[in-house]
Amino acid sequence: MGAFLSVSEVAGQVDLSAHTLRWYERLGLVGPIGRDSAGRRRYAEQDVERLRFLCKLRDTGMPVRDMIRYVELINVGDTTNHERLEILVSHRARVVAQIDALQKDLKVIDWKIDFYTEATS
Amino acid sequence: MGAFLSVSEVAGQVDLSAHTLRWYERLGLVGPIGRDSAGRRRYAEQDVERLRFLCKLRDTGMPVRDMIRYVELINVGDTTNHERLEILVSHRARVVAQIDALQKDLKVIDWKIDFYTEATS
DNA sequence: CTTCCCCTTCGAGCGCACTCTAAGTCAAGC
DNA sequence: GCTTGACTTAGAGTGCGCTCGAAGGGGAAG
Repeated sequence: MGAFLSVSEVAGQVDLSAHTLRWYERLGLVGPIGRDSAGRRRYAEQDVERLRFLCKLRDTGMPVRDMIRYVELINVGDTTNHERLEILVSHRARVVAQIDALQKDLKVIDWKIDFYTEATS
Repeated sequence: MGAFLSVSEVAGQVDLSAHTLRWYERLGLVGPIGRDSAGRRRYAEQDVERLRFLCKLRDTGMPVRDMIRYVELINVGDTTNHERLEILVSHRARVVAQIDALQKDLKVIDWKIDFYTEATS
């Protein structure tokens, strides 16, 4: 029950392929990830937690370049907390706008569904 | 005050560029659009209405190939109302799931914002 | 010792949805 | 009549986020 996971084990836990996990590391989104004696990646729990949060940013539509910026700030250290907060707050606003737009669009789709339901019945 | 609009006038009314409007026509998503004596597109109000609804489908994440399928059914005629309804109902479910996922992700982002707000204060 | 499988790097390739280019047409304004 | 500018076409190009391929390494099971 080691605390370290291989790339495919991490892929099984977060919604990313092993290929994508390696690519994220190349981009600097995570890591540098520790290696075992054979050079294989050994993800620590904090790496997996980072990835889980990055997935939330990705799933809510944050571009990869903005995720990179966010992680760069983490790597600089605690002095960047304020800028990280700003990034998240402005991203939050975009997510709220996105939800709002989807709810409006859903109303139009529902209206169309009603139309076809009546036409079909 | 003609009822017909040029490609750039339509681009001003729906959220699509003139280039994209011509591309949508090539894909069969709209049209065939009428032409004036010089061969320029003249969009009728029903064309614009079709485009507005297609934008709702696109904005809610429907792939272009599915929009093409939907429009093909419209072109076949009234006998396809049931299948069109099915497409919209299953798409509706995807949109609801999408909103739900965004709301869950938003909670995590809010939690992180709270963390940074406390760390920064 | 051989087989098998997962791992490594790094660059190329892909699918999507546009987005733009080139070469040419047409009508209106000066 | 010439210029300007919006339009036409078909096809090539772009940006994003992966996704895959090739070539090779290492270790554990039989």
